[in-house]
Amino acid sequence: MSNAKVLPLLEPADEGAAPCCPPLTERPFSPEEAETAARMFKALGDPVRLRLFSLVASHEGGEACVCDISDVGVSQPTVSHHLKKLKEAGLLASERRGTWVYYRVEPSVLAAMGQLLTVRSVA
Amino acid sequence: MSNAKVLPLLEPADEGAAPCCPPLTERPFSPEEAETAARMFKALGDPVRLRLFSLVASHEGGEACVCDISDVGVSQPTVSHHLKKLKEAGLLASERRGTWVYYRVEPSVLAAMGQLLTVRSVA
DNA sequence: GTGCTGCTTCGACGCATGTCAACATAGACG
DNA sequence: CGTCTATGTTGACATGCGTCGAAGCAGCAC
Repeated sequence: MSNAKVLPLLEPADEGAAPCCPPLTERPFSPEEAETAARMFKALGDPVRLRLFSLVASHEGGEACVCDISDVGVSQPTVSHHLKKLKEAGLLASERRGTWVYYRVEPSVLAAMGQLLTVRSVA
Repeated sequence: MSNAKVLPLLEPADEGAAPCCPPLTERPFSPEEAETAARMFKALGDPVRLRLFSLVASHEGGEACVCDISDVGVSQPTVSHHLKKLKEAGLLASERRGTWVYYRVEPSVLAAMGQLLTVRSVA
């Protein structure tokens, strides 16, 4: 069934502006900021993980069952391994519904990473 | 001798908004798109490289001399190694001016990566 | 020229990571 | 209960990657 919440990516004012890091161009990153941000970039630094993330992010309703994503070229244990990595990095969230496990994109993630790459435009 | 084939990611012909990949949320990435985009993410997936990139990106004039960035906690050969990695990924460009070597951010990179993380806003 | 300084490259070490086959777990269905 | 399907976990392997010291190059100063 199709649920009505098909746009989980747009949180107008709920998320607290993603307290990760300032834009990369604003000031030199502190070691801690770099550690935090690098964890996210590293999680997306693998082609298989990037395809999995893109597959989940672009799937209908913002979530996808593992059964839907078995054709990325690696074995299923490897898929599970990568999904776990993405979850540990805070990029995905998983939920078991009966037989299947669904993964969805953590809403504030894209906004946070997008903010990282914001070009310092004139105010 | 300087060979010109050091930029496998960006075609310097046009540099019109970096035709790398669509937003991650738009459609599942193809293997090739994932390979290309993952290379950029992986380059920023190391804390030291992220600090170096941020240092260059936030430096005055958009460029920084290597002599300015010697306090990231690793030895200078390691700094040079990471800068080379960033250059190979198409994120930085280097230029020797006299005694010193200056690195600057490849302009279209931030825009390209920002586009990757664009949230599918209302049409 | 000789020396000095800044940066890169080389060689090597050790740790992290991607991958798979095999096994283990969770729920559904009889 | 038993069995089947769907995921996750474990162990092992090979490869990749970050790090350093030492050596090599490129300009500047003398």
